[in-house]
Amino acid sequence: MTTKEDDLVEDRPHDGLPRYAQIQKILEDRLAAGIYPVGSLLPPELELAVEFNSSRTTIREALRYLRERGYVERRQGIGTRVISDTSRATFYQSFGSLEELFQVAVETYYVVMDVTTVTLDSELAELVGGLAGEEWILINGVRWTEPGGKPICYIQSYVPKRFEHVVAQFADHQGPFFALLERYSEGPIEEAVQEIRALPMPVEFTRQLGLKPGSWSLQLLRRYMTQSGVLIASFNWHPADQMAYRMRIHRSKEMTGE
Amino acid sequence: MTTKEDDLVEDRPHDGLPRYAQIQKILEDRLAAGIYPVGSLLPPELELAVEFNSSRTTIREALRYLRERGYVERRQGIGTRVISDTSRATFYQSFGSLEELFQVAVETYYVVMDVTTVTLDSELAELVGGLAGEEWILINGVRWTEPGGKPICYIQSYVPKRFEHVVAQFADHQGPFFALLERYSEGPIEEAVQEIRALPMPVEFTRQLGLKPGSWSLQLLRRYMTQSGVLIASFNWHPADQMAYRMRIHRSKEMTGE
DNA sequence: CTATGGACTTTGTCCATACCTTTGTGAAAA
DNA sequence: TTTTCACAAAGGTATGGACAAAGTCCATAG
Repeated sequence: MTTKEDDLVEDRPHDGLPRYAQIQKILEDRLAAGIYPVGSLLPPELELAVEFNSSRTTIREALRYLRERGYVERRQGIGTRVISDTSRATFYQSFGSLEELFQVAVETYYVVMDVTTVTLDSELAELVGGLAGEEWILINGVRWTEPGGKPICYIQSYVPKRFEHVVAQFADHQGPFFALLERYSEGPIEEAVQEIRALPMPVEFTRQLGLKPGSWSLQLLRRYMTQSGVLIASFNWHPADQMAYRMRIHRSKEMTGE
Repeated sequence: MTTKEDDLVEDRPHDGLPRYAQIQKILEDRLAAGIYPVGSLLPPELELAVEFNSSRTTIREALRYLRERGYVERRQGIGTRVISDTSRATFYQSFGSLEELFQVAVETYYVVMDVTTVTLDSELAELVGGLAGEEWILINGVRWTEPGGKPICYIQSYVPKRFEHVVAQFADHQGPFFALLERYSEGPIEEAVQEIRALPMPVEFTRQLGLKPGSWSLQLLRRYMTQSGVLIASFNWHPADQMAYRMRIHRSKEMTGE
């Protein structure tokens, strides 16, 4: 019985489980106990590796599960941040890039999209971080229960006009979702606000846009986002989660009404 | 430009992506192209590692994504089996606890349920880990596209009789889904077996049952589950995903047919 | 004919290590 | 004051090896 064993066995029976699962459970317990409060950072991997007398690989495996369950969020250069103490997950949806967003649209048929141009009014400009009077691209997305089903939620995403070629580039080879849009575009979708999370992926995005990849501070990211709008549908800074931006989501009344 | 580079770039611009992502995309392409047909086994990890001139770790990372997307299923001692060629994603549903399951039933109207009592025959006893002749509670659940929609899948869940009060407790304040069940219970639901994932959430569950909250090893959890039945609808250990249990799901023909 | 026990294959787990990329910070330069 | 740069911290990617566990297959014993 080494110190490590004491750590793992302790007052609870973790026997028989692989190491990473034991560690995952311990961390999970700590989350539930409030030892790692929401918003705080977990100890870095190396530190945990020392504590649990395991390799970084094992720690990462444990943290992977915590992330997949929505407990924590990990960010290169920052750390592992607690985003939820229990499983009461908000409706999470991560789009890393325009490409990914379109990918979802095309592959799953769960999101149907339309692209138009709008002129920002003052309120909208404030919201998206643009200038009133500017022309932006508005991407309307609708999530469907199934290919022939009913709309569940409605997503609005804004992109500066200067990135039109990017939108067009991906919109070109789509096809299917436009057809779907055509079929179901009539009839207004009533609103009931919900929130959805979109995680920015600056690196992929810069690469995708052909910009020079470089270092991004959060400040820089925010400024770049509001000034140049590389991120889609990123409206408000979410203070509780340093890495997330809020999107406005409108849920169809048909979901609850009918 | 080494040989490896030729392998990866080929006719497709996968540059800039990490190695495992490139490999994942290539494998994904092969799945779409039918090179690895549904039901067949992918080459073993070591073989792929040689082919892509990478380490087994990298290959596993690529395969992990394929598994998470529902393309393949992995089993120790067998291999990596193709279970879906393109976007025909597996239907995943996580239920953390009885409460959560009922919550889904009541709030979303996606699951409609009925509770009866059955006597285990030998086969069933083997399946749920009980004794033949024992009386268990059978929960029949149906997932709907929407409140007035069509049934998608049919779920059977078994709980030992001794936990009847737990079931009753939640079944009491339901209402709507029983009404729905009544409306749609006639007419048999034809079967097309599908699998669904149920993640156990031991902490919430113990709390819910008034037991001492603590960590649960998977073995203990499984034993407790089969002997005491705290978890519903958890039948088989899913080796590919250490934290998941399989449920047996029967998909209605109406989904694909009609 | 059954079943029992190995040999073999394949994935699961775990380790130690190395280097890269991103991010934050602060000092230095403009 | 603002920008630029260097550095440290932390997670991301990748290698290579080792052993464990699970399943398949087959020869052999009963």
